Amino acid sequence: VLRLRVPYHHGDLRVALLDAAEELVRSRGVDGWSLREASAQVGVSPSAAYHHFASRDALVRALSHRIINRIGTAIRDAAAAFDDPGSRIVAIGQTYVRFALDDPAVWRLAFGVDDPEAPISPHPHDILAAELDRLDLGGAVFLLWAAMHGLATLLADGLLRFDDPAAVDVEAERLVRAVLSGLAGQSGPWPMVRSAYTDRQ
Amino acid sequence: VLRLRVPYHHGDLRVALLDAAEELVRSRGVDGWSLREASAQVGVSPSAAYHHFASRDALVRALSHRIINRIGTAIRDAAAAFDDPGSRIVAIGQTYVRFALDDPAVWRLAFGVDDPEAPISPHPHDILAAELDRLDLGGAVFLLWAAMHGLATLLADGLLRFDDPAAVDVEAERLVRAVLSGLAGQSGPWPMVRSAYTDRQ
DNA sequence: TGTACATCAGTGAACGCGCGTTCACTGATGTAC
DNA sequence: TGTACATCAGTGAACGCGCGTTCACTGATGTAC
Repeated sequence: VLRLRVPYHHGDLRVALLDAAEELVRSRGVDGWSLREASAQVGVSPSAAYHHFASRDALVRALSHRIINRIGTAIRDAAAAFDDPGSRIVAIGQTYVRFALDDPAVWRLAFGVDDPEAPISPHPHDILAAELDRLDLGGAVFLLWAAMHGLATLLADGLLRFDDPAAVDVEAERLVRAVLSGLAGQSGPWPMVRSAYTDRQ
Repeated sequence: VLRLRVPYHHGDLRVALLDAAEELVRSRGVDGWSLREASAQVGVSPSAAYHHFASRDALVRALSHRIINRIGTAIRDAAAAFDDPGSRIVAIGQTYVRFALDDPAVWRLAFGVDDPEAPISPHPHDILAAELDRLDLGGAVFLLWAAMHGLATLLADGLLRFDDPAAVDVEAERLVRAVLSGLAGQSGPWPMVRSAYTDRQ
C-alpha cells in the first residue's frame, strides 16, 4: 500500500511536542512561545496536545523535567571519567556550567519551573551530594551547588561573558577548587536544608 | 477652594506606576501582570502610562534599574559598617543574598532583564569589585559574585530552603569566606571578562 | 493683576491579535470471537 | 481469516479573554505680555 499521505495518528506526539517546545524555548526564550505554535510546528491541531498534556503548564513542567534529567545524566557521565573526588567534582561543575552557557534559554527554563511534579533521577543535586559525601562534606552540598549554579546563571543570563571560550572550563574549575579548599577541614554544624526535587535534608 | 475631587493631573505618575508594577511583581511574579493592571492600580487609564514610558518593556527596564540601584545602595551601606576587607565582603554577600530571600520575585526581575538601557550606580558588581581590589583579587570579582549570586538565586527560586531563618547569614558568610580563603594567594592570570551594566573588563 | 495661549498629562473608545481551552466529531487501530 | 466494536488519537470550529498600543480628544497648568 502506498503511504504518501501523512498518517492520521502521529506515533509519538508527546515526545514530538516536547521537542518542538524545546526548540521554541531555544529560539524564542523561556516564555516566548505558545502551545499553539508547538502544535503547529509538529503539524497537528492545538487541541491534539490535550490528549498528552493536561495544560500548557503541564507541558512546560514535563519539559523542565526532561532537561534536568539530561543535565543529571551528562554530569554523572562527566564525573565517571575520573577517579579522585576532586577531579570528579570539577568535572561536574564544568559540565553544569557549560550546559548553561551552551543552551541558555533551555537551561533557564529547566531551573525556573516551580514544581517539577515528579522526582528526577539522576538529579544534578543528588550526584553532587554523593561526591561530597566521599569527602565528608555532605552537609555542604548546597554551598558548592550555589557556586556552580551562580556561575551558570550569570553566564546563561548574559550578565557575565568571557572573551575566551576556553575560559569557562578554567574558571569553573578554579571556582570549584576554591570552594572545596576553603571548605576543607570544616565539619559543620551544617544547616538543615531542603532542596526542591529531592527530599533530602 | 474645596479640593475633594481627585485631581486631573496625578503629580508623579511615573513613580506611581513603578511602585504599582513593583507591588504586582511582588504578589504575582515577574510576568504575571500587565500594564493595564498597573495603571488601574494607580487609578489612571492605561494610555496615560504612555506619557511616561515608551512601552511596557520600557517600564520593566526602568523598574529593574531602580531595584538594582536599591540593592547596590543597600550593600554599599552594609559594607560601610566594617573596616577590614573580609568583613566588608561578608556583609556585601549577606545583604545581597538576603534581598533575594526576602523579595524573591522582585529580585528575579531585577537580574532577569536583558538590557538595562542605562548605567547603574552604584551597581552591586562595582561595589564588590572595589572591595576585592583592596585584597589584590580584582580579577576574581566574578568568582565571588558567582558564589553570592548562586546562593541568592537558589533561595529566590525556592530550589533551596533553610529550616532556620538565621541560617542565611551564617551560610552566606561561610560561602564568602570559603571562596576568599580558597582564592587567597592566587594571582591570576584572570580571564578577560565582561559584565552587563558595567564595561569593566 | 488679568488674559491669551501653548504645553502638558490626562481620558476613553477602539484596534487587531493570539492565546489556552472546550466540544462534538471522526478516522485509525487493535482486540475478541 | 474475517468481522464487530471499543478505544484511542486526531480534527476544526468556537469560546471568551485580556493584552499592548493608537488616536483624537480635553482638562489643567504655567508663562508672556
